[in-house]
Amino acid sequence: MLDIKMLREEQQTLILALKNRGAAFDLTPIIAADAERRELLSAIETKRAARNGASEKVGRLMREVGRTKQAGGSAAALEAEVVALKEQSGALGADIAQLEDRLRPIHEEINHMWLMVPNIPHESTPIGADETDNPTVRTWGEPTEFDFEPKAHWDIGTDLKIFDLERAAKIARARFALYMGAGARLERALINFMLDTHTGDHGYMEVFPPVLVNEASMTGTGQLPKFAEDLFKCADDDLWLIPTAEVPVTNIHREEIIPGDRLPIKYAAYTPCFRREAGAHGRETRGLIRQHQFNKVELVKFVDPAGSYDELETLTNDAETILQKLELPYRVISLCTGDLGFSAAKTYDLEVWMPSYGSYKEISSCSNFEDFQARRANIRYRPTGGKPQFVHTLNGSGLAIGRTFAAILENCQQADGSVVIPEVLRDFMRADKIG
RNA sequence: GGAGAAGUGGCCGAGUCGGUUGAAGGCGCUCGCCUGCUAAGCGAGUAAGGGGGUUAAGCCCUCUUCGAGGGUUCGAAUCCCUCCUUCUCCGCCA
Repeated sequence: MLDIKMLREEQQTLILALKNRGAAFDLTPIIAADAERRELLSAIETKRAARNGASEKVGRLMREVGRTKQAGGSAAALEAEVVALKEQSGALGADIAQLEDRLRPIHEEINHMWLMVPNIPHESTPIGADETDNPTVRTWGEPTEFDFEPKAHWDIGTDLKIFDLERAAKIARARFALYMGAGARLERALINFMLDTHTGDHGYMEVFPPVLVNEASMTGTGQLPKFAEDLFKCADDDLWLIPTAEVPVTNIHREEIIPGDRLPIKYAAYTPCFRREAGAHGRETRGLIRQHQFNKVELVKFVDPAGSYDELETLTNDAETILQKLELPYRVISLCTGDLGFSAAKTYDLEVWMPSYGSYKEISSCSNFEDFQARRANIRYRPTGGKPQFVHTLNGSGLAIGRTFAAILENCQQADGSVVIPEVLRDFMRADKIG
């Protein structure tokens, strides 16, 4: 959520930002509603002030009446005044109630519309229409070469019997995975390796949050109200399954004021993630790339606004480190305005080389949300001796486990069908190859 | 799941036969004074958010908020209802 003041004070910036995003958004109704809201608010406040004054006076007179009677005097005049005042402030109360009835729907309407307005892209976010306009920032390693016909990861996995998608579909439904044997172990090794690296080398605190969250949390990070159809919901309990650890971890500090000297706060969390992938049918249906449930290690930062773009660079580097240590070729792209996520001001995607696709495939998304999430979730910090201000929040995958798993199978496969385990995982795996 | 108790400002903690209590007192913190260091002492200040006015920074007016929402009333931290959370006891359970 943006500062509603932008609507009045920086309207041109807002209009340009929406245009760059390719978001057809008519601000006129919000602007009109906002003007009406402030007008009503002002009228209500004036009447409230009058009523408060009258009520306060009633209080004073009542005490005076008490004193007068106690002293044996007649308080008839005072009592008459009290009656008149009560009548007067009663009438004011009725006016206020009427105005409030008019204000309520307007307020809700503004709120509803405003929550649908996406973040303003940062000036360094390239302007473009869609993913074909995303520039490559840097490339690491070269696409893997094979002197045999490489297999896709779903065939490698099936042949090695390390995961079973058919039985997973029997247990749950399509697009769930059942990992077995060395596959289950590789999944766990990746989780441990990533968490150990981020907590040990990069200074993140490990957290393990709930994976079911309430509506306030989903709204705080921007999944609701706009993206409800992408989420699994436990309707009976009014809880939602998290699509990413970003949701519970960012909400750790919802409605809080963080002491300034505690920033930056850096969390690393492993969680399963759940996505309905509505509207994605037919795309990447084979293998582990697009699942309803997948594991992910997520990095989340709460930082001082002044340094948030430096923090985005280090966050991205922290995620890249994982790929480098696994010796998986990848590139970093900068999402252009037309491809940028709803809440983000700037995003780098890490894309790993996938031989079966013959291209790079997203494996991490690192974003700076500036104060967009912080304002929604009311996460602030107190600068030393200053007023509370919104923090900037950032997060990025560090990394998606299932896609890393797939990338290892495809990039590290051998002519004999086995898969060589990357050096850094061997202690975790207690093996140097599968098959 | 059953029974009982409680939810007040950064923290602790007063405050119910409703009326200058946005909230005593203490701690903490900030500024100043004092003490040749330290500790102690003295004085002042110290919640957040919204709207409006004004300014060079400042400041001024006003509304809202005492777990959340609703109700009663001229007026509610104080009364009523619903919900949430925490604690104690019982039950159940990995």
